[in-house]
Amino acid sequence: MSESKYREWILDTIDSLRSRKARPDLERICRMVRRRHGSEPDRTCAELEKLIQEQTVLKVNYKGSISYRNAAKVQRRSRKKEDVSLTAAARRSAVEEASHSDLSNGDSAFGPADQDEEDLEADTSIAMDTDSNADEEGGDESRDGQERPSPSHTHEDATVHCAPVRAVSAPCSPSGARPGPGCSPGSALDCASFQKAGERPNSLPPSSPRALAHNDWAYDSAVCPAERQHPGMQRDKAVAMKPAAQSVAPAPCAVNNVKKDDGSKVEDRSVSSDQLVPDSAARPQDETRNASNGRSQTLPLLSDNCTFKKADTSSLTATDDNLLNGGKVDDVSVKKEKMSQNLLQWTVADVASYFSAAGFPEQAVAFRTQEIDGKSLLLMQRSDVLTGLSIRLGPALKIYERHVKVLQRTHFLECEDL
DNA sequence: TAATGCGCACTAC
DNA sequence: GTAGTGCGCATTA
Repeated sequence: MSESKYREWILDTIDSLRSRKARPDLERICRMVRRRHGSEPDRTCAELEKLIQEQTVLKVNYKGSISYRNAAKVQRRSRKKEDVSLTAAARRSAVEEASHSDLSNGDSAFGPADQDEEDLEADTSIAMDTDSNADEEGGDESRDGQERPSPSHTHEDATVHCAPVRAVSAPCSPSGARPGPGCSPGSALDCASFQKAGERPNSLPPSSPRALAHNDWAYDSAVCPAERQHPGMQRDKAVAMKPAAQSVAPAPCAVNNVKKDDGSKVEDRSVSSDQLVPDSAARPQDETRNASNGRSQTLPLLSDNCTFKKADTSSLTATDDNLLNGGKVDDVSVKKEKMSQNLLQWTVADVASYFSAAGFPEQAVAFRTQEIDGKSLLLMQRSDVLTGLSIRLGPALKIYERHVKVLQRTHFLECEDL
């Protein structure tokens, strides 16, 4: 049921683990949720995965193991540097969001990295390290793990299992012989425990569509390059892209289907892929995405109204026409109008999805955090975007110039016509 | 036995 | 020096 409920549970759990100074890893999260709420690990994993896609939860590779972060509370640290320039904004946001939320992504790890490659770089670093030691993946809990799964770590073993998640949680394990795709509850643990055991899960292969899509894959890729190529990813992308390409045309909801559990939840996987996983691996794709269809493809993901998709695309196109549709200006304008109308109805989730889809997943979190819905978006001024969201200047400028401004302009032009 | 608390070392800034 | 993170061990339920 309520995903919101799960969201609370999971976020709570993550917070709880953090306060306890325990690594909020999949296993612990599942265990705690089960203990507290009786939820099946599988389900928890699935929900967690969704949250990751929504960027409500960030999956990070920290010290060689995977951890999950409450996106709202993360990101303050690493970003500080950059924030400096945006301090005011940061502060603001901080106040708002229970304080710790600075959208800026903090942990490098988390960094829902979007397009900022540089950051990624940094962010990635962590992951990379780990990755480099890919092996350790398994080592997870212990730092020793890094060197080698110390024998001692066998404990924890299992307990949690989650097939689905596995993909998510389980970063691939190069060698790991994992129960494969099946990873049913029983075998389960592996999924989670993989980390501990020191063996690495190679969950990837099974590549559950979703899982792959997200961070995981990215993460995975980092961890095990070999796997990274895995089809899953490509597939996802392909999927996403197609629609995108067609987005202009009639193929609106297709993408959504992929991931829409509920309206609110829709998130594009494409985004997810970058999300946390700053991997270098991921990066290229991002770039690709952005460069070419990126936007168009992603945009279509918008939740509820299929119209958005088109609209969005169009909006983008307005700015980047050249890139996208060589000549469907007319259509575009029409769509734009639709879009703008809808804009007033966009929910916070829609807005966040829009920006995620537009290639700014990290910044999308900021919009979500600041509870920017369609109406708010229309009211946003340049300064709001540049400093009020606590996001980096570069992306902020792009967001404002290419999206916010375009959306507003379109909307108001339309109003005038009316 | 599992859950929790927390000192301490690491790391990044 | 500050702050986030989480391992590892002690304590508690």
